[in-house]
Parts: sequence; structure tokens; C-alpha cells
Amino acid sequence: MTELSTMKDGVANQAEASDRVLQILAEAGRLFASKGFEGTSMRDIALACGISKSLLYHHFSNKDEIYARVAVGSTLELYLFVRDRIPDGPPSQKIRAFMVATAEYFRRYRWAWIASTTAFWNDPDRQRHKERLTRRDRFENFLRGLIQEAIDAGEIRKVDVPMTGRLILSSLNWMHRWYNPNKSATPEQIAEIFFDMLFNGLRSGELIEFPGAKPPRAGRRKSR
Amino acid sequence: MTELSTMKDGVANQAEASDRVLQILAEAGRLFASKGFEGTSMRDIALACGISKSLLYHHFSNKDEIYARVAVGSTLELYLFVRDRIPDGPPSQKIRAFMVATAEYFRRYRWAWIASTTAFWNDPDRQRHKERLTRRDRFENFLRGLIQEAIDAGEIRKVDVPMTGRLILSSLNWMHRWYNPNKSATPEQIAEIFFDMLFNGLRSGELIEFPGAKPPRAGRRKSR
DNA sequence: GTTTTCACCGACCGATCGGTCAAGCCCGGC
DNA sequence: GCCGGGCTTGACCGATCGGTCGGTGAAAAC
Repeated sequence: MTELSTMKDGVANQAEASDRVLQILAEAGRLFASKGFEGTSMRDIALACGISKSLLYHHFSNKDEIYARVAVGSTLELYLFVRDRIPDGPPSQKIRAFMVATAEYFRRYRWAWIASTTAFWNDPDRQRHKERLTRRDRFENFLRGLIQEAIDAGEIRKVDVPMTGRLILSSLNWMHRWYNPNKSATPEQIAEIFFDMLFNGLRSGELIEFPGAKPPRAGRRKSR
Repeated sequence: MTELSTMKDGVANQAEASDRVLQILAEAGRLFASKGFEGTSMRDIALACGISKSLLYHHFSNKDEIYARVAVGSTLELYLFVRDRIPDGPPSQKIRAFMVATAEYFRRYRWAWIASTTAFWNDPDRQRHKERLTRRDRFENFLRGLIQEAIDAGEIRKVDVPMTGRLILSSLNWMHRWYNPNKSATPEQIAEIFFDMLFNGLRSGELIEFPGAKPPRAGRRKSR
């Protein structure tokens, strides 16, 4: 995707944005992710960019707009990133790829991931708020489509699709609260472990290997 | 538990605390949960309690202390609440009860639940910070103990225990981001659905009913 | 060469933040 | 009666917040 080719450290698809604007969005995103919206002042952002606070108001109308650009941008970016990493094959493997790709995005663009998924925030600008919800829903609906595919193919049970989507996303979305890059496995490995648990279940009993499964890499799956 | 008998709207086990202190903790907890720590001012708390801001400083030394009392208190409370609702029986059913009880606490004391699980916050007071981590770990270790029990009893596979605990807690901890009391099933019902998915897995195949299972209530499980 | 445009800055504003303080109110003990 | 101490208050503080303002310097447009 040419859309993605211009991606730069978690800030992409900001139409006709200057380098300075991209820099501001990148630094602001990092600060929002680590200290929160309320905990990040315009002075902090300006300082991180090495520019004056006034300049922020030259490029953006206010603090909310910066946050909105970060949140909307990273939400779209996550969707494109994941979508482009879904291979052809059995639907269940697409779900697996979805989880691994989301985890990879989390590892590579941590702050953008946090901005796109953990942000509360009610945008007073109705149009912008709606756009963000649209993009988030697109990501979620994409997953639900994969789940429905897997059901139709008979690979998974006739489960509640939205609820299953929430369960899968929960396992990934909560990762930022406990993941320790120094100790844990990589996010991608964690995603594979979670997929195994979710797909095969915790209940004891022999597992049925399904066709199309990639060989487990580096002896992962069913660890401990 | 006599400890729990004095619980009052999500603020309990605050040793020798006056009514006023309990009131402040309750209102502050509600505000912290809805608007965040940075988004809640001391004026807001005072206003919600119908008292002057100065009075807050008579009962607490600063804002951090209020937050700490809320977070530490609700973390302990959640543990006690859940622990007292685990029935005797097969370990897998204890895990199910753990999830349902956590969901019930979430439904009944929403703000306290948010304070105990979603709070970032690094307490500058070392002693207090350590105490909170201890209490949170106790809750998590309690769940891990149940998982180990289920493995030893042969009810679930030899999965990675900490990772399984994280998966279970993720499914519950993320609920506050999408749960809609007006539309969804109750949190307890959601917890049962998640338990079913986690325990039996998404993969298609006939399910084995195990002994000791309560009859599914109101036709839930395997919804859609 | 003049004018317009644009990225950029330092100084400043009113509002609000967390926190302080001296003083009142209230009530039981003497 | 009054006295001491805990509960409670309003006025106030310096710091910091988001945001504004007039202006600068250099390149682009004419």
C-alpha cells in the first residue's frame, strides 16, 4: 500500500502534512501515551519538539486538535497495518495473523498503539469524533468478518461474533498494562500463545492439528 | 467476613475512618474513575462532598494520599469480595466463579473497580506503593492458584499459568471500555460467556460437559 | 524593489491548579 | 461561664495551565 509506504514512526496518513507537523504529532503522541492527555501540557510538547509554544498554535488550533490528529491517525494506521498482514488461507489462520499483526504494531509503535486503543476522550468536534469512531469500528468489524468467515468454514463454533471479537481484542488491548519488554516474550509470541489458548481452549484433551497451520516457530505454543 | 460487613459502596477496610473520610474517599473514587486523576481537581472533590476544599486538607495531607487510599482500599476490597465467592467444587468451576465474582464487583462498584485495576500511577511514597502492589499481586496469585489447581486436577491443559491468568484478567479488565449497561448482557453473564470460550475454546467440535457444572442459567452460554 | 506570505518567537493573559493559613464554630469537660 | 480542641471555613498564594498577541526575518510573488 502506498498509503503505508510513507508511514513514519507511528504517524502516517496525515494528508499533506509538513515535516514539522509530523514531528509535532510524533512527539505529542509519545507524551500523550506516557503521561496522558491531561498530564501533557502544550509546553511539554513544544519543549520535546525544540520549538516555541506559539508555533504549536500556528500549526494547530488547539490542544484537542493535536490529540485528535494523533488518535484518528493512529487508529487508521493500525487498521492498515494489520489488514496488509492477513495472508490467504484458512480463516482461523487469518485470525491468528490478525492477533500477531496487532501485537507487532504494538511492539513497533507502542505510543501510537496506546493512542489508538486506550484513549477515552470525547471529541467536542462532532465530525472528527464520528470519524474516529468510524475508523475504530472498521478495525473491529474487520476482525468480526474474519470470525464470521471461520464460523462459516466450520473451523470454529457458532459463537457470538461481537463477543468473540471483544474477547480477542481484550487479550491484546490489556497487554500494555503488564508487558515488560525486558522480561516477557515478544508481543508476537504472546499473541500466538493467546491464540492457541483461545482457539483450542484451556480444557484438557488432545488437540487436533488443522490443515494450513504454520509449523510452530521456535518451539513456542503450549509453553511452560 | 466481618471485614467485608462494613463495606460501603466500594470504600471499605479503611481502618478507623470517620464517616466524612469515607464520604470523601467515595466521591473522590467516583470522580477519579470517571475523569481520571489529572482531570479531577481538589475543588471538584470538595464540591461533590459539599464541603470546602480546605477540609480535604484537614483529613488528607494531599491529593496523592486520597488517590492512594482509594486505589489501595479498592484493590484489597476486590480481592476479599472475590475470595469469599469461590465455592467448593471442581477447580475449573472455581475459575468460573472467580470470573463471575470479579464481574459482579465491577457491576456493583464500578468506580472502585476502575480505581483498583486501571490506575497507572507511581506512588512516590515507597511504603504505600509497595503495599498496593502486594495487594494486587495477591489477587493475581489467587487466580494463578486456581489455575494450578485445575491443571493438577487434570481439568485443563498444562498451560503457562501466569500467561493464562493474564488472559483471563484481560478479558475482564477490558470490559469497562466497551460495556454498556443499557444494551449488553450483565457483566456476570458476559463473564460466563468468556469462561465458556476460554475453557472450551473457539474450535468447533462437540463439547464435553464436565461434572459439577451448574445448569446454565436462563439459556445463556453459546449465545448468538 | 516592493509587497505578500509564512514559519516562528517572547511576552503576556485570565483561569485554574494544588496547597496554606489564620480564624471561626461547635460541643463536651471543668 | 468558659475553655480547649477538633471540624470547618473563606481568603489567599505561587505555579502552571491553555491560549493570544504583536512582531521578526526570510523567502516567494509581483
